[in-house]
Amino acid sequence: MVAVTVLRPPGLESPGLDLADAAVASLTRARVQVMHTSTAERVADAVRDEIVEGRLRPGSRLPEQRLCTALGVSRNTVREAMSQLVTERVLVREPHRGLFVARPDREAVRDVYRARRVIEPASVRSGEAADDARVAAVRAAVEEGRGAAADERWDDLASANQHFHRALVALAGSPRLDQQMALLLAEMRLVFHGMPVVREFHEPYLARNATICELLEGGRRAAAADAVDEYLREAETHLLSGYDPT
Amino acid sequence: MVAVTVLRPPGLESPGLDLADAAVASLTRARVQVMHTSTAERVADAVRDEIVEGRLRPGSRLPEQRLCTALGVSRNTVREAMSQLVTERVLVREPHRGLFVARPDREAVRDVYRARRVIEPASVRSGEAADDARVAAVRAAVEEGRGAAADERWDDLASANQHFHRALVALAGSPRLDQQMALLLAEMRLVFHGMPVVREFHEPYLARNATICELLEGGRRAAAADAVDEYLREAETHLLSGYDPT
DNA sequence: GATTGCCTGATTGTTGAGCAATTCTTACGC
DNA sequence: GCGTAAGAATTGCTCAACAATCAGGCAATC
Repeated sequence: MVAVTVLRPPGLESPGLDLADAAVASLTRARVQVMHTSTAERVADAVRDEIVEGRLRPGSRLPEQRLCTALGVSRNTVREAMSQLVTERVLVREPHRGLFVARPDREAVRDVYRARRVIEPASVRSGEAADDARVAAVRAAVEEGRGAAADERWDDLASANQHFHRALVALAGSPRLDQQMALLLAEMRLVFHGMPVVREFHEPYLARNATICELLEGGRRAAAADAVDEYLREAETHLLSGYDPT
Repeated sequence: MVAVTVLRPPGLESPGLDLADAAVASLTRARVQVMHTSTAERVADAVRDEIVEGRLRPGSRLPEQRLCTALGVSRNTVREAMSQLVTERVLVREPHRGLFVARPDREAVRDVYRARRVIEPASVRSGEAADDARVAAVRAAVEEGRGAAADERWDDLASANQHFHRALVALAGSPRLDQQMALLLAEMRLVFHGMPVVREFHEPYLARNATICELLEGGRRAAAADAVDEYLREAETHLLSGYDPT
């Protein structure tokens, strides 16, 4: 029988790779599946979801006690989860006053776009991990948006647009950048939810997405990067022209 | 007598500015001074400082109880603070096993450099906020490094190098990017502290820093950005060649 | 009439104790 | 030597409590 007695103490990687090591390596990859997510994490996920999906409006107050009863967890756990969301800029904590769903002001919007104009074009330009699969993800986001627009599902169009920009950053192949981009996009969703009318806001950008995607598929990354930069500049002014959170 | 009867309810800015309003406006600027920092925040700052200054080695275990007695705060507060440091990637939490000072592996180093190669050159290239003061900050970091190297204060040289790169990103004028860069640099410090010998590691980059700074001062941002990219590529291979966290 | 001072109620910041679940340790039996 | 079972230690989470702080109302004051 095959010896499986080589399970080493965790946290130590082996210098040589034999079959057993390959087996445990494949298991470590599956660990994320079994990983027991902490209660605080699940609470944070639940509240974050309510917010980015727009069921909790920017500016809303979130009393800790109410969250406890609503979610069935203790106040300490709620506090731990909410602190997480505060660092993600999804919530704002005012000392001794409470937690509020973040309501980004115009300066916040400008700064998010400043950051995006650094990260997105540079990710496209360098494209260190721009393999076929990642370019295909960009294409998929474009088609997803086309379908949503055709059916006039404007919320789905907004989501597709976010997938598009996430796919652009993914071309750099950096999990850390991906995570940062996810934060910026979550903040953008807050901005959209604070606007009276979103609806067809994203529609005019469909054609641009397609153009950028085609440039990418043609391997013209520099041109694509320039197009992304221009895109972001216009989107910022377009958005700011109709954004005024009271 | 001058009427001082115009003090409006807080949170509303007045259209007209008279003397009383000017007085209270000057006070709002001082508000940051009275801001009360929470205990958890101070605990997180203290532990983070211990770690990035190298007094706590990567891989060290941090039992919660010991932190409580050492810092004189309750376990709940410690947990809240440590969760913050986990999201900053300064600590790693292994479920039911405990907290450990993060020990970045080689893949982590590669990813940090991937992210830096996106953010830093792009910040320099666009330089949306590259005013005199921000360029002067770059110059200051170069001189700081020169002084440290001249006196063979290697730790200070490492700090100066971090200031240099932070100043480069600051040229983009985005607080969100600055914060992200601070996280990446904190992770870099962990890498350095996990190495047996740092000492003169940063020394060869002094001349490069100076060159980049001169390009910036001459307004040649594109050339400076290219130099930064090349810098980061070489630094990564240089660092990885001698980095093997057990 | 507007401002101040003070009181009340509600919420937050922080503490302490405690329990179940899990991991680590150690000693035991084979 | 090897696997195993009991025991110790630590974490994840809950509950209850208290001081500090904030919001709002109401009377006293200039």
